[in-house]
Order: sequence, then structure tokens, then C-alpha cells
Amino acid sequence: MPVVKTSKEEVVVKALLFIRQHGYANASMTDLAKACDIQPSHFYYYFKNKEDLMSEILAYTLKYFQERVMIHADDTEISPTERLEKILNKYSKILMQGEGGCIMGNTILETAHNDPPFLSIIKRFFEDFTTVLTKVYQAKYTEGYARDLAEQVIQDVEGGIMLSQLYKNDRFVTRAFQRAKNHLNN
Amino acid sequence: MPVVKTSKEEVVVKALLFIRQHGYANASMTDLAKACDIQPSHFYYYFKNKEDLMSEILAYTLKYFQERVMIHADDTEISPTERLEKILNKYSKILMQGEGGCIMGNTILETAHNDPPFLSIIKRFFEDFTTVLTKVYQAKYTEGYARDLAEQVIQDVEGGIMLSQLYKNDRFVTRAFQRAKNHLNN
DNA sequence: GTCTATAATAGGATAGAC
DNA sequence: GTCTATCCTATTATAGAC
Repeated sequence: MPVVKTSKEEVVVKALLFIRQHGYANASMTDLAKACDIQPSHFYYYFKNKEDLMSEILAYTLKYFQERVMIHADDTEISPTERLEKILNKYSKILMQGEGGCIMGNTILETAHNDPPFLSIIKRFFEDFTTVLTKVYQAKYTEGYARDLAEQVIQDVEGGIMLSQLYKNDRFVTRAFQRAKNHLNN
Repeated sequence: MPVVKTSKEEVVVKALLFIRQHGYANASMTDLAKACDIQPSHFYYYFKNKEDLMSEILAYTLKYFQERVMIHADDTEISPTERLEKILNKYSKILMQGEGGCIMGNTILETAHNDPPFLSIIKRFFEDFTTVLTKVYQAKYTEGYARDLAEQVIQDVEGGIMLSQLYKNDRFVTRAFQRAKNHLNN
């Protein structure tokens, strides 16, 4: 383990928080350097360019979700309802800490038309999330319908994050999570 | 009527299309000038600055929706179901023409944390849209529940636009509109 | 691995001729 | 109302000392 003042992962996490709040295009390397407490030029020691930094931020986020949220879909010790609760509660908790909503969703609406290379990571994120929710809903529904429900839940949540950000009021995203749970309980 | 090569409204509409696709921060005045077929400096004849241009773009969009979409909520000649159909079909048609999804939603996720002055126009857009849908759903439900449904539909649609943009596949937004109609029919 | 200095360009915005 | 020219700052990125 090398002794370093600021590790690459620390930089990725701090830059992630900043871009999640301010947006990708609106976050300058100077802004990010201040947020990460490093010199702007030091980014180019860790990353090829800004786009490469963003790719690593999104890859980190995807991995984080796979390990901390999506993993609960395979927990056979508990019931499907409990699995769904764990997945959604963990996701909700991550969304609520810090500000800026979902960096995946933000980045789609900001960059989708420019087709940046990191869009594939975002696609992977939503595909994985859909697969995970489909798995859980299959406890009650056919695979096809479970998948439709999974997609419906994801767009409900992402739309809820949007409105919650606009009105600085959690109720939209909270209700989306509640509806997601109701699909299994009712 | 003054005879002009390029009217202010023409500039607003062309800049709207460009920003809707490329994002606010990512659209430079030079880009916009090319898209509008004017000199960059000519923007400062019409608008105080870039933020002011964006305010006018969003105000134009709000007015356009009020006049072309939301107005159908007050058409007492037709049934509530038909009113809803007209509202959603018109909205859908506008979303599908051109690319870039919903400029209101895009701009929230890109700028909400920076609290730009034009955020109030976006709030007004979603408030008006909620009011309109609430009015229609009240044909079948209590005011409180109708309002919850209206908010649910809006976040379903906005989330659907997001996923439709990511996967370049209309099905997410199409299904959201279908669910919105089902709330009255089922 | 971290710093200073700086290149090279792109950005928003203004002045003033016509 | 539209043009050219241009200012100034911010931006991404690199070079090279330590």
C-alpha cells in the first residue's frame, strides 16, 4: 500500500459528489481540483482527460451499486419482499445522502445526444437494475410482466428524483419507492 | 410588422431545439449562433446574456404548452377521457418531433443545484401540468387522489423520456402515456 | 507523486462601423 | 438591425522542476 496524500479513489469519490450536484459540463477541472483538494494538473496524472475521469466516476458508481444494492437480489435467506425492501431502502439511502440526485440519470439528460463513450456504463447500470428488479418481481408475476414492472419502477423513481430536485421535496421519490413495494404486497 | 431577416422568435425556437439536444452548459454561444444562422454578437442585441436567452426559451416553451396542450383541459364539449387523450397525445407528439426529450426535465437535472433564475419557469410548467391532469382525473377520483395520480403520471413520463433517450427506444415513454390513460379507463 | 508555470484554445460579452 | 473586430477570462491540457 503506497502512502499517498490523496488516493485516486478519494479523487474519484469527491469528483463524483461535485459532478452529481453541478453537472458534467458545468464542472470545470479547476472546480473539481478545489473539491478534491489537489492541483488541476494532477488530474492528468490519474486520468487521460475529463471524459476519462467521468468514465471512472461512473464505473465506480456502477460497481458501488452492484456491490451494495443489487447484491441483495441473490440473498436466498430472506423472502422476495424483504429482498425488494433491502434493494430499495439501500438505493433510497444512497440517493438521500448528499445532493444532486442520480448521477446516472443526470448524465443521460445532459449528454445522451452527444454520445460520449461513458454512455455504455450508464446503460449497463440501468440494465443491471432492471434485471435485479425483474428477478424479485418474478416471485409474483411472469417474467415478461415482471420486466415491464421493473422498467416502470425505474422510470417512476428517476422521474421522482427529478421532481424532488426541482421542488426540494422528497415526497416524489419516496412515493415512487412505496409504489415499487406495493407491486409485490398488493 | 417589421421586415427582418431573422426574427427574435425564430432565434428562440432554433436555440431551443439546439439546447434541448445538447444541454444548456454544453451549448456555446458560437454553437447557438451557427444553429440560428446569426452572428454570435447578435444574441446581445436580443438578450442580455446567455441566461436571459435561456429564460426566454423556457418561457416560450411554457406558453407553447399552455396554448397547445394544457388548453384541452377546459374543453367541456368532450368527455374527460377524450380531454386526457388530447392532452397526452399532443404532448407526446411534441416530444417525438425532433430529438432531445423534454427541455424542462433536462434543465432541472443539469442546473437545479445552481439555482438559476429560470428555475421558476420550470416549476410553473410542472405545476400547471399537474393542475391540468388533476382536473381531468377528478372526473373519477377525489381531488387529493387525482393530484397524486397527476404527479405520478408526470414522473412516469419524465422517467420514460430519460430511458427512451438512453436506449433510443420510444417504448418507455409510450408505456407511460398508456398507463396515464389507463388510470381513467380501468 | 505533487508542484509551478504556461501553452493553446474556447468561452461570454462589448464596441463601434455600416 | 447586422456586421467585423476584439477584449478578457476561463478552460483543458502539457512541460518540466522538485
